[in-house]
Amino acid sequence: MNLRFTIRPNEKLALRDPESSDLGRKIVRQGLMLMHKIGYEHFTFRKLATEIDTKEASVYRYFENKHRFLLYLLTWHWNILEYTVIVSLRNLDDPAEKIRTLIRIVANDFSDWDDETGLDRNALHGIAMAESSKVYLIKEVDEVNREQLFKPYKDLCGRIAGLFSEYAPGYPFSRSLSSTMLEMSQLQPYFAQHLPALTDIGKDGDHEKLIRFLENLVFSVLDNHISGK
Amino acid sequence: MNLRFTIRPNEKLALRDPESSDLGRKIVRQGLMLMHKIGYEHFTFRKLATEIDTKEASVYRYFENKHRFLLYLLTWHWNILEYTVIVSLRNLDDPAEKIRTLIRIVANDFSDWDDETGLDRNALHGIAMAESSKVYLIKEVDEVNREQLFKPYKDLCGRIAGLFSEYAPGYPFSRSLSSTMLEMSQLQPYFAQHLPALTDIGKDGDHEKLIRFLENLVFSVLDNHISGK
DNA sequence: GTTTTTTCGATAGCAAAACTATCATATTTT
DNA sequence: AAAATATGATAGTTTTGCTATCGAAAAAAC
Repeated sequence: MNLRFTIRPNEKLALRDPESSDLGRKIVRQGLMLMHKIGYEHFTFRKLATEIDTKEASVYRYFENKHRFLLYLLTWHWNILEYTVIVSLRNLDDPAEKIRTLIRIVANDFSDWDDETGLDRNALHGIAMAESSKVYLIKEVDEVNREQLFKPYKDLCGRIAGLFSEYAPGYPFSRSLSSTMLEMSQLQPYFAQHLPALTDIGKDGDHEKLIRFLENLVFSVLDNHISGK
Repeated sequence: MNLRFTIRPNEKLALRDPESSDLGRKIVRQGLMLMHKIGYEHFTFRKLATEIDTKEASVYRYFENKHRFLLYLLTWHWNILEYTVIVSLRNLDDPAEKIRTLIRIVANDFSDWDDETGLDRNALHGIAMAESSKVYLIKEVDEVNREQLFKPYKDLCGRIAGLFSEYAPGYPFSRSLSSTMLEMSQLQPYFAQHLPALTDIGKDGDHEKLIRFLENLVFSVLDNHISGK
């Protein structure tokens, strides 16, 4: 499968479009890898600049700070996810099968799909898993939200909630269930890797068990609503 | 209801026991409030020292760094939660009622219980909501885990998983469901406050709806297992 | 009740992080 | 060829995160 992107991250996210220059693309690609390697807290623009043989000031010409940079990366991630969902569900009619497919996508079962972003999909997934909540668990969350910068995540969440409502009309918690599923598709594998007492998912990418957990969770809740109401 | 604590946070967490001196207690109580007010990222020992009219170096005599300090606060939170669970379930026999009670506890419906910790329960809950994941979403997670510092959270999660297994024996994802419920009891209210598109819970502490969501989630999954198997 | 230990205040200092500013030199656009 | 833009090179600021030292005060031990 091949993804073609017309969607671009919000312009406010970067000071200038990193996709418009060699240096910009290098910052994004190598920055992604570096953050994946050393983690958000240890990541600095100075280290990135040294790595790609440029200057700190040059990186600051593209991104205001590392929080914006993380948000930029996650925006790609959310866009890729939503786009994959759209394309994958295009030919499906059965709401149940749509949800099953969707769950495989958020559980990172489609990471071998090609895209033309040139981004390391493995690193992107790692960052989504370990760093994504740092993007909204901040005091400045309301200001950032006012700039519409969480729109891609909210859109994705809303689209999934729509699929839940299609399957189980009138279910009153479709958005909460959607965000729960999205968050847990990241967090449960993280727990599996680092804090196995907090999960039943096995180590090293036990996709199938994660998928079974999420399917069981979602369908139990939705089916219960259908039969109970 | 009154809670009496014999449990104390792991000694490795603090360089010396903050409960053993006036300054130590002040650091914890005021530090809790300050972190709640300005957020983890903006919180520094220097600011705390200024606030309580002492010196930065003195704060460092109690805590290695602010990450350990956060972990210390969350350890209190987890201990209080687990203790509240233990006490509240003591007289209950019905597994379903145990789970319903438990959900009310994690949804912060018991915050008016007295305890003798002298900690601001509202601030503690705020920090658990907004900062708790920062304590394990770090590169050093495995080392911290090796020091057993996540034990209180894992114990709480394990206890809840046990209650789930009691209600629905053989359900294969009791730990994952437990961590899902714990995480969402924090995250959904945060979303309600700051990113309402990601949730169906209403603003300003809509306890009842959060409780209904969590109850519906947990019982749908467990009941489905009972009837399906 | 004074010695001994522990704690804390006061001051200093350092390396790194998180930026901002300036200016000259490339590079691209017009 | 001129004008506009992007980058390199260098420098400098404030804040954070931490360590060291030393004397005074307070607490504990004798």
